[in-house]
Amino acid sequence: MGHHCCGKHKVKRGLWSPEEDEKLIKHLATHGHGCWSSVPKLAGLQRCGKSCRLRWINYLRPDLKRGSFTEQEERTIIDVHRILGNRWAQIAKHLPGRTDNEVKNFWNSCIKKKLLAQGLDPNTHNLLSSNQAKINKNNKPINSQHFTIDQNSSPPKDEPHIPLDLKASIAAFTCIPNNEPHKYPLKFKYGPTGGYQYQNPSQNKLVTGFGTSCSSVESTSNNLSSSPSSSLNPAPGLGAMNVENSMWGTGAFEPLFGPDRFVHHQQQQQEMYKVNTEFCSNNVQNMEMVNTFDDSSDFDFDFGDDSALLPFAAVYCDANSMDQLAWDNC
DNA sequence: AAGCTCGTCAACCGCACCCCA
DNA sequence: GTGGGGTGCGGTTGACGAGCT
Repeated sequence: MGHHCCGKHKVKRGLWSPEEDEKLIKHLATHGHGCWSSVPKLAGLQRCGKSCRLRWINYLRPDLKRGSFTEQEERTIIDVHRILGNRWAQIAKHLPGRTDNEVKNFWNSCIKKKLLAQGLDPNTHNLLSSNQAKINKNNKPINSQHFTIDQNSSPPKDEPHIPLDLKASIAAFTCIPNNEPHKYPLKFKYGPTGGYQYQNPSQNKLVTGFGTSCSSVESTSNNLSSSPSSSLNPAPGLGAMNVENSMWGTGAFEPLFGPDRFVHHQQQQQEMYKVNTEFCSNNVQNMEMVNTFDDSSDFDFDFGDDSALLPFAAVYCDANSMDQLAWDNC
């Protein structure tokens, strides 16, 4: 019995022999693949077209890079996966010479375990937590928060200068619902492969600090090219901010500059919470608005046992293909 | 040495999408 | 508008080898 794509032709399955490989290579070298379904017949193979295509794409293509993944490739996979999820073909496009199948296998066999070992959920890249509040269009959150951003404040002296000569520089963030800051002291995740990452500013790479899917940021897109004043008008739980000139925000943006920042700015956070709490108590119903752009979208808000992942922040700072990728996929 | 477990990875399956008649 | 063929993609399977008991 043949495959559905091959009618009733009897086809061979399983591993390819060197002879079969040779036939396929020879045929494709002289004729190209054209219509894949006709390839097996023309190449003299007892395979279905689909199998030929797969063999060529995943194994025989001359431009394939063999061997194990480099650290750089691994980082790229994690970064892109954080944005795109399990879209292996899209991820593979960022890795010349690698196939979607290869990336997928590498993810499942290696990266997934590494993330889990770091306490990160491989699907969301968030910290794994025992308590999870799920918010969707059918479930109102208990409350919501609103961040205030001080665009005029400067970074502390001991923190690195981040070049912010940004083109379409946008910072978007979401935050978890929580009006009891004393109960949920701030906690951010850090690590080389997930969560908030500090990257060398001299490389002008600042894509970091994700806590939610990019789709969650979509509703902020109306603010993308607005002036700083108008862009500082985020919906409850979601916000967008123009960082065209310079920006030092509070809350969501601080992890970019190192884990100690919260120690330095605890007072600032308390003030922020005050505003947030007040805001939340009046705007619970507005949270639904955030969820209206996609019927299927869910919002996951994670709480640590004794702490909260306060902001789900995504900061995109120009000059990095990852930024573009993130926005392209919003 | 034999049997078992586990990890890796090539290959397959089924579905979705696109294009064209 | 619709149905069928071709293609692309993500999830899953299963063969195989390495390591352990």
